[in-house]
Amino acid sequence: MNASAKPERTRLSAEDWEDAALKLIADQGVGALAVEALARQLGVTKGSFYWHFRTREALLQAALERWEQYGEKEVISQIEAMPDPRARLPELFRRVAHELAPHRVYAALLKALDHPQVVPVMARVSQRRMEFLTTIYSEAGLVPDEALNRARLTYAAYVGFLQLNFTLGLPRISHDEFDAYVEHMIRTLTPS
Amino acid sequence: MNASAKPERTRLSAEDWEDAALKLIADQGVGALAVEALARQLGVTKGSFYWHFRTREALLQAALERWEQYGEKEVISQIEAMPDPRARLPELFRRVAHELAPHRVYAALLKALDHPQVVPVMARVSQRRMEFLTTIYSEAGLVPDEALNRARLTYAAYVGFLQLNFTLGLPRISHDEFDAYVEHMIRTLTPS
DNA sequence: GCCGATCCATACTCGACCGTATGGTATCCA
DNA sequence: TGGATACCATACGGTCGAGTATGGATCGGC
Repeated sequence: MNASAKPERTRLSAEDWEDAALKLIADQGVGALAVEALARQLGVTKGSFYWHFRTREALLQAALERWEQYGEKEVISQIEAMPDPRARLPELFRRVAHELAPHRVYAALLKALDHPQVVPVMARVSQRRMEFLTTIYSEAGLVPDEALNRARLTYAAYVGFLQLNFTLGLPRISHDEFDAYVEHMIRTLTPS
Repeated sequence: MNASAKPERTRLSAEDWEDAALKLIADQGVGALAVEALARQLGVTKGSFYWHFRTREALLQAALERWEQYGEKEVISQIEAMPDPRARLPELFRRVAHELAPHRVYAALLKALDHPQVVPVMARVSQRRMEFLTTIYSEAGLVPDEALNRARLTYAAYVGFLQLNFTLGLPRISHDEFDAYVEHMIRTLTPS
């Protein structure tokens, strides 16, 4: 889009590179993370990059750690603050379903699971989210085994949906149809 | 594994290259599909490759079409042959769950959804499978809307499971635990 | 207003991989 | 059995992107 149409005259920091890297990853995947391309996008050259980072690998590492930090703390804390445990699941589903941007990096990293650097990050993030889901299901009344398996199922459905509708463009589901799908999901995955 | 430990003295055909390509894709992903690497693995050189195929792109295309052909016809026809519609879903779930190999290429292609050549193939395959699931759910008693959404949910759970447990190595689930998960999945996704 | 540190540009090297050119060897068949 | 065809090796050219070397510009503190 904007090749070099940014009037930023300030000099760059490592964080600027990391943010740009995350944006590029979200847009075109980890494989598209090339330093010269990033430099062009930022309006500078490689010379700048190799002052801030020792290697391309280091940038990827820093960007991933930065992304992991940003985290999903707000959502988790807000859901946990809800008084009625049974009301948490539908609320969580609806919130997650109606945010698009936060899932774009996750979806991109999902496609880079062959890359050694992203595996541990994704393992940690996915594990944390699944544990959160498990406790929510427990508090909603499921016995531990059921809660764990239901959390696995729910999170798998989330991940699969990202792949099928985000990345792949299966018969582009409409907005109303999507809402109906979310409600159907709530009905079948939430303990009655 | 077997670098060049194959005593094959016969000459190669285009199908041999396609099969080797699919095996390599299943093992290391589409990105690892390089002609010189493949040639080494087959015990020949590039000279052979460029006699059978005009370009690397052509090989990938042929391999994808070959994979799409192999298909899942056996499973589908066998499931459709079952007399009791309500018994089809559990059987389908259990069969799919206990085969590993057939899903490896699909899982690898899932991670290559940014590649223009694999998108249409995956779109067709996924679409066919989802339509199959939808009719099964219809025959099991769900009204059309419910059947479609349940199929979406089920297939998303399948795709997500591949990513989370196949590619990513989330806390390596045990065999018994996996069986319990499958049964849980049958209970919650199958119309009672 | 000078100087050291910070930030960036330019110009290279190097390796990986695609594709081409061309000649060699095996195989089949008239 | 000899030649056409199918299959393969060797060697080369070209591109793309990572990383290096080095000098220039800019900024902050004194």
